[in-house]
Amino acid sequence: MVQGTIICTVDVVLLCLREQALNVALWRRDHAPFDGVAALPGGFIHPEEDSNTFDAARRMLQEKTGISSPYLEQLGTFSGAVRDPRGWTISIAYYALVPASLINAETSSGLLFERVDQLGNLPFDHKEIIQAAVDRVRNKSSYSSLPVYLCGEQFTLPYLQEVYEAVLGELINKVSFRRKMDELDMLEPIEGEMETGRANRPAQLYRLKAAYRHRLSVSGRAIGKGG
Amino acid sequence: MVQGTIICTVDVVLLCLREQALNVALWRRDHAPFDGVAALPGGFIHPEEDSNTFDAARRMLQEKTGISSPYLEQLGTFSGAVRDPRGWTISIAYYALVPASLINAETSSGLLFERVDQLGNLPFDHKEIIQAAVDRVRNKSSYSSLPVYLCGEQFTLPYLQEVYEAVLGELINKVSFRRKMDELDMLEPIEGEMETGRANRPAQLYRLKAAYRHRLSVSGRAIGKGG
DNA sequence: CAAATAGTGTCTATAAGACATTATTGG
DNA sequence: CCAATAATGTCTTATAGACACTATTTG
Repeated sequence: MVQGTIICTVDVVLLCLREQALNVALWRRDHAPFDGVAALPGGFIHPEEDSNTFDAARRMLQEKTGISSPYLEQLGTFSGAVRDPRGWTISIAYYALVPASLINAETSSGLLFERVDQLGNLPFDHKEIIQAAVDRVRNKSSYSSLPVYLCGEQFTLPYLQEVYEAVLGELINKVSFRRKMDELDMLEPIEGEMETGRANRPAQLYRLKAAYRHRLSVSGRAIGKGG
Repeated sequence: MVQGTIICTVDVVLLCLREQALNVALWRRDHAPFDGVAALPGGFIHPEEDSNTFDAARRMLQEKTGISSPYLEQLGTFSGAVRDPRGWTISIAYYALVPASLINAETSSGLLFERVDQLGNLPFDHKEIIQAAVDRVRNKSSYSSLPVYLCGEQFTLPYLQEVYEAVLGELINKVSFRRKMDELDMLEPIEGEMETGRANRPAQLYRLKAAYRHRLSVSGRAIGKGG
């Protein structure tokens, strides 16, 4: 049985928080089609080099952003005859979450950041892919610890709450939020480490417990609404 | 840029309920590799025929089971150098939910059904794919109307509750369940149609409201536990 | 009328949200 | 001491679950 030509690519939706808003990293394409146009970082799968598509996504991210071990998860596969002028293509999309602090001038050279709620036009079906990633992150954030991957290693609870609020797009009740974080049982206070310097009571710094560095903590109920 | 050979396939996890247990449809392979072995129905994408992988999955299901418009959703993509003896492959997996009543002798000729909690060994990574589908269905069922796609057009609330219980693997509180179904606001009683014949009060027959025939109704909170 | 199960009312337990209070800093 | 906000206590409200009762059928 012979198979017609199918082009297999991997695209990565790299999300981070900038000024309290979800941003996606775009990369200016350096070849046709859409040469010079900003689009999702991505490229062909290299069967000799990549042991699977997850590996390919990791390599893509490393090559184009310099970031080496972010939270990375498969989003879904986008396919068909019309999404790419080159023909029948498959793009296996992944999404990555990284702390903004991790994106320094060096690693981000050549990257553009755009707020996901203010996207211009993008080539291929990249807008749709980004929307799917944002929907996924919103949804997962509402019942898990996913947003901690947008924070650095250390963070205060008030800051983490701001991150949740930015991702979910709604205010959260402080008491409920802290109860939830307590239930999820994934954070530990860093003994004696406080965030000082402002004219108020200093905030305790927390970090992820070791067991959760590379996985999520999931809540049975939603992480709620209400200021 | 040249791409090494990647084989692109689609596999379908067809799930239905038999004797109160989730079953998966397997199909005896008629060519190498694993000729004659029971595996997930699937096959190559036909770029000339399929406009995208969803289309390919629909075709696969039609060809191998005769079923034409089930609930069908992309599950994820399984890939790599070692999952298939033919080489570096990609399988875009879909899962389908169908009422057992829809699988008659004619359509199911050549299909085998196995309980998903009593699976034998399967070729490729098909066991892993089925497990991912079951996990997805369990998870989605806990906060949506997904299990109605395992029922026929008409069903009683006690029967629907049994379906939820079979999928979730736990008993559900009757009052809470009925409250939830009421909230989801996706069912309508069929005027004057009751399920009779047993030595007890007859049960009202319901159907999906037209607006929900092809999409889910989603609850903010979980559909709960407790007998 | 007995057995069976559908369907509903209602009390209790649990979880979420509102609001207020105390704690601790810089200026 | 004042302003700011972290952290926590506590009351109210919303939702889920337990349990019991009524309704309607067959035999």
